[in-house]
Amino acid sequence: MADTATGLAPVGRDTVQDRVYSELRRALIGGLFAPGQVLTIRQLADALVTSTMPVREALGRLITEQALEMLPNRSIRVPPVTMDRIGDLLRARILIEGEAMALAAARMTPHLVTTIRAIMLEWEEMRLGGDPDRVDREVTLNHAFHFAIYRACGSIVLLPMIESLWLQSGPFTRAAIYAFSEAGAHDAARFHHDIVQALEAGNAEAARAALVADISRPFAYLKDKLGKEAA
Amino acid sequence: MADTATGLAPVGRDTVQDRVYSELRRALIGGLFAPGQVLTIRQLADALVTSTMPVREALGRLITEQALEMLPNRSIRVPPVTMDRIGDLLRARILIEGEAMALAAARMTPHLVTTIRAIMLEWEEMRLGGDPDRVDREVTLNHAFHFAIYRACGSIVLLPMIESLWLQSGPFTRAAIYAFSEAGAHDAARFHHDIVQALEAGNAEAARAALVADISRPFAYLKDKLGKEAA
DNA sequence: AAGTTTGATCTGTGATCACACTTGATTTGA
DNA sequence: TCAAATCAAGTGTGATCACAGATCAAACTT
Repeated sequence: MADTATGLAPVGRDTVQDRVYSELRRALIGGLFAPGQVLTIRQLADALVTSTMPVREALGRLITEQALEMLPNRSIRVPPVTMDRIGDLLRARILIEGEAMALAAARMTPHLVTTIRAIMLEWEEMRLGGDPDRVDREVTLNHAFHFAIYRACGSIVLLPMIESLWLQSGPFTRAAIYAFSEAGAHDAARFHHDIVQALEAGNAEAARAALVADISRPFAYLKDKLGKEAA
Repeated sequence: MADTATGLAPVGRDTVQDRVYSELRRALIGGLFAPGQVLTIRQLADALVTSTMPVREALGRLITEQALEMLPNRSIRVPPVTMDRIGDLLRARILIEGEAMALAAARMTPHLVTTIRAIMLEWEEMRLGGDPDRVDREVTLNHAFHFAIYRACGSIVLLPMIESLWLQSGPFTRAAIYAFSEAGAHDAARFHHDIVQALEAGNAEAARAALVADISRPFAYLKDKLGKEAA
């Protein structure tokens, strides 16, 4: 084979369905869809410029991940925000992401710490420059930061579960990010610093505590906001 | 509306895809598919007497749940058993099912305890009579016992994750069930008794400990067996 | 004028077909 | 005899069509 000699990289074969799935995931995590919004297959197929087939299979997968839900009418929508669901999701995230964080702390290497710190610094740098699509990049970098850590936890079972949790949290944490981008950004930066510091020291419980503080922040805000609206 | 007056139950409209999905889940949890076995869409469609369409969508959903995996060839197979995967799965199950169990213990009612105990007793009764398809019913009742508890935990986020864990564990715990049905059945019965007793007392940590003992048993057996085969 | 019916339109579901790719046996060549 | 090329069967993927149920508004009936 001349492949290696010519330095050709494997091209891979990624299907339309995969691209649709990734795109919908990105939109969901980034909060591009509003809680309660109804999604139709044909409308999405038009928007993504494909046929209905890849879209319906991607939607089906997202439904099994609890990222979307199917109504009795067989309509598909992104799950609405409820007080119960907020508490439920936060508890699950603390349990599972906390464990992944603690596992990662025990398996840290200097090289990994460097990579993770680089993502954190990129996030801070971005925050200072007044990007027009700042929120989008904030979401992307926050995702990259956390998953660089989680991937190091050594569990291929926990990882997809965490992804499912992020898909479920995405639609209604965006509002919190908006609100906190002025006031609470310092908190976020501090918590991320705490996480990196704890990881570097190999202190699993400190890393877990810092993570809990980090992910509790937007949930607490949402809960508070929802409580005021109800009153 | 006369519906409520006549006592008519909602009939529901379940699709072919749902039935295929349920059937494949049942087969997976029951261990009807061997680890490493390759599944083809057309073959399953023939076996289930439908077209390929519902099968491929059901398989896609099972892949996102990690119950099946797709090879680079785009072939679909049930994941093979590896030492790493066994440990990874057990750790995740202890973490998540343990938490669900502890939550359920805090929310127990006498009525729920009665229901759960009834399932346990049915399991023991079945074990005494020499059913020909004893293993199948053992799997079914064990599943019913655990999920009657988990459903009481009050978390609609954790439940699908536990189902995913069972789907992943199913294919290679059947071997363990066979081996233990003579020797270790007493252990299983004892652990289930311990669980019910702890639930009745509302003792969350005792319930968690008994559960850990229960689900660790077949995994430890498998690990031991795999270790001997390697040597 | 209020309620009911009817009709058009839009929804997801499932079947069928065409296509590209993989795989394994067969045939061809040296 | 062995290796390479070739052919055939089988695979998942995606597009298109037909269909049943849901939805909503206009027309009709009372």
